[in-house]
Amino acid sequence: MQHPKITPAIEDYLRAIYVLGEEAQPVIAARVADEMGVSPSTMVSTLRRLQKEGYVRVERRKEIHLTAKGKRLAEGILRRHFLTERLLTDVLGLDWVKAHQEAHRLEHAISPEVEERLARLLRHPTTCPHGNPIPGQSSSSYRKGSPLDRVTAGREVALECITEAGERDARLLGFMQHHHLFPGTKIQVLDVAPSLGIISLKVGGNELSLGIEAAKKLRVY
Amino acid sequence: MQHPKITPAIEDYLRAIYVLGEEAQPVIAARVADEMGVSPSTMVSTLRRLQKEGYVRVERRKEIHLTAKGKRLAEGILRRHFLTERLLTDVLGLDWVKAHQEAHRLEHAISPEVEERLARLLRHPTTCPHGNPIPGQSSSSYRKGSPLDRVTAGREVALECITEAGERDARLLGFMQHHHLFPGTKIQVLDVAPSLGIISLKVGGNELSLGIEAAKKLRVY
DNA sequence: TTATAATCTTCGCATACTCGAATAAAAAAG
DNA sequence: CTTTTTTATTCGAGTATGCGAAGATTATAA
Repeated sequence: MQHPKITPAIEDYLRAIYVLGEEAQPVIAARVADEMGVSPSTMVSTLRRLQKEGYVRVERRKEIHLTAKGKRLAEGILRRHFLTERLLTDVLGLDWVKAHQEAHRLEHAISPEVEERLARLLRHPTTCPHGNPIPGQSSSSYRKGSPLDRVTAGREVALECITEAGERDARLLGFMQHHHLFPGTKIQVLDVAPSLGIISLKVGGNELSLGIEAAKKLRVY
Repeated sequence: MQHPKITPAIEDYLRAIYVLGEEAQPVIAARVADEMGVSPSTMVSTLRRLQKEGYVRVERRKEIHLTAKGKRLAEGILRRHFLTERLLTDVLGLDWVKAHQEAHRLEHAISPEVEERLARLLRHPTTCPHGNPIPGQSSSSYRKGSPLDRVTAGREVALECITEAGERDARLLGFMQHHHLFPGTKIQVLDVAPSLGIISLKVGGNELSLGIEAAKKLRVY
């Protein structure tokens, strides 16, 4: 242990790299850059710092991989993020969109002790309000559902989660909340038309349609 | 309104200036500097920024005064700080020392909406766990007690609060907690010996003594 | 394979925040 | 009114974080 002066910025980058890694596809600098909304040049220098501190390795084909250390950190941040979201929604009654945004700031200010007590207060939730599994201890027995855009028309499924990618999209989050699309909600898939870029659903008696890009950010089973 | 990009650092300085201002004595840069633990040169440049943004004015005799804008901000931070402390102690069960430290980080990440909901959840507390009045709305009808070092020997008093100055002193905070000296606790003042720099007290059957400097950081009535 | 698009890199620059050393100015003590 | 102490200031420096312009590289498509 040398000088672990972890800044909020570093935490944000690690988190971004981690969640991008979850969604398959090689993680390259350009992806992280738009995820974070920074310029390519910023990305280069940040990546240098990240490597120097031993958080990531850049491998053949410029793929960015978290080291064990980086991964440990990223999971901690995500865990605090999700616990904070639960606090904000379950205890303070914030809506999804705001909860996500606020948690994004609060997650950097939570110590291990508070994290611990938060988990206890919330009775050790296993997912965030959007259905994503909270990293850490007991979440190993977790099987992923499939992206909504892969479901065959006619099936009835239940919403598992709005992925991290979806959480970052405030409009999608707002849409989901507005239409009462919560984890567990039953969805009938009426039609999948990739050519049109649209999926038609029936939820609680109402029909609605969703862009294919949005559907990719939802998982069902 | 131009570009109010308020950073945590700026918030910390404003808060420091505000609380120093509460304890009488003119607020000069040197005071703020040791309060914040920064060098004099840092203080000069920070003060320049603070002035440029219209948060403070430096008046004759180098006295630092918050502008209306600066004061408004400082009170908001303090309010969030105290509400966070209450959350940490009352809901999460942290001890005083930790609650203060954690709140110091969390206070920068709390939005007006969360502040609002926090206040409601905690049923609009009027003081922080250490007895200090929470700035904002209803706290106008508040009368200050006197510093413990001014009390005449023999009197019985009740602890009103550990002032902000005291809150910053982790040892004092730990001492208070250890001896169950909470706001409201009855204290018998046995002896005040400024020459020795010591005050003798009796609290719940136990005698204990306190340095005069520490006593200044406590208020009673 | 060549043209096009995507990606990465370097360079110079800017701001926020911090330090220490040296010095100047002001206040307090004598 | 000096001397001493406290305060304030300037200067040069460094780290973290960000940008844009211009150029180099690599991947994809034609």
